[in-house]
Amino acid sequence: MLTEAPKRKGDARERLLQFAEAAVLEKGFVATSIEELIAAAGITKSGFFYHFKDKTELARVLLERYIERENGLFDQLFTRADELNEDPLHGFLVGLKMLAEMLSDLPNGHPGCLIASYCYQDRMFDQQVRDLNAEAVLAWRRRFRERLDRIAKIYPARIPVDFDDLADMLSGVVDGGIVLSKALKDKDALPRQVMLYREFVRAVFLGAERDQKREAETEA
Amino acid sequence: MLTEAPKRKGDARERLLQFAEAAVLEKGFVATSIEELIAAAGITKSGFFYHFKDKTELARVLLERYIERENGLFDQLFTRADELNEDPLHGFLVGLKMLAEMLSDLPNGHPGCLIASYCYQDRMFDQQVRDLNAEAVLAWRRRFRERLDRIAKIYPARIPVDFDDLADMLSGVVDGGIVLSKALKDKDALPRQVMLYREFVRAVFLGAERDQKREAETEA
DNA sequence: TGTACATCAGTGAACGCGCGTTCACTGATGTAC
DNA sequence: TGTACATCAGTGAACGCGCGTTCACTGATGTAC
Repeated sequence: MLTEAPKRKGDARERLLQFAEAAVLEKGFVATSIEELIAAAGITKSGFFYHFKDKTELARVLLERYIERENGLFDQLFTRADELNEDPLHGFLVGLKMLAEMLSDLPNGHPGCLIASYCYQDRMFDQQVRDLNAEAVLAWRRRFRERLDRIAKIYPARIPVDFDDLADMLSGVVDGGIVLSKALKDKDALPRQVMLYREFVRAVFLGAERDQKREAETEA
Repeated sequence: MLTEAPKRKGDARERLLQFAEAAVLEKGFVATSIEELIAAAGITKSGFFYHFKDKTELARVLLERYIERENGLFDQLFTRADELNEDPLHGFLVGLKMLAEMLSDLPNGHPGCLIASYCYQDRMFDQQVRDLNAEAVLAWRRRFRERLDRIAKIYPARIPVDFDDLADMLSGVVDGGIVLSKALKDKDALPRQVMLYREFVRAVFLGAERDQKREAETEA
């Protein structure tokens, strides 16, 4: 056949990882077979075991790659948001809006979170992978907690909340929003949940009654 | 051996379902084998196929049972909360607190949500199961949306939120909280997220600044 | 009360397929001298 | 510049195990007459 896959040599490993990530998010890790990955990547089974010593290694590499990518994305997003805004609160609010917009513009349909996927199959993974998962969630907590502390120095919280919990809530709202999106087959459910979280953060620091002057600043 | 499993006859099907639910929440449906279920239930493989025509039927029955049980539990919980409270807002807030308490007192460790689990493996299920999943989420939305409408008649919302989204957010916060609990191995993460959601609902209808008189009523 | 039949809740043995893994091997490219 | 060797990115064939599923059969209990 001349219509064979292109087989750009050298990037087979990367193709394996790409197909694997998509498959894992749709079916779970256990249901994703090496067979289907090599078929999609255009190599043989032995080729797979050249790149990964076993399926466990695939699981670990997949998660490390995912966490790194996601962290980079969030760094970039909130750095950009802060550049547009001196104030840490307004930077956060702008960042959350940008996050919601990004999520609703995702090209390839419904997103998924590898961390949540692994959580719902965690008996299938070794301690190293589970630790990786926990550390990723804690890193998100630290990231947002630090920001909430900075915000609270300027805007004392008007609603009594624990900042670790409020920081975790963003991870939770995203993961929960993904489940809503998937279950309802409505890709907008996720960005709408992020915008609701944003309203909550706003209310915590600015209060519920909308102040027109502050409003104008924030919406800039 | 005399230390054999009790084999209370007649309830093998129920035992299969119980073991299956626990296993699915820990490993996912695909990774849960018929073999391990019958070993736990103390019957042979043919016995399994007497009760379920195939593994697909197990998936469906498991989900139907889960949804029904969970709906019953929520009906009961919020009915009780309303009996303690005339006001629909305060009934909701009390119900949410009771929910958080129930979740932190769960006897057998970390909970899980079968709907979320199925979402992260949805390519493995047929349309009927996926529809069941979507309908369950919509039922939760309707349930809480109706309550939010009743509340808003008495307490006009002070924060502009879409009530469908706010209703969905409870499902989302629970599912996201479960992921947090599982990833962090901290069973309190989930109830704390529910309490945060409760703060948000309170702020939406009562405002951010705490009114001491209202406070006294609510905390009753 | 006795007998025939039906239903319930399984048993036991066998099946074929797909899975993850191993092992010896290979052709192309890179590096040392 | 030529040759020897090493490394990279795989191939091909075989493996054994566990999985879901089928099929003919069975002993205990329930029901009709």
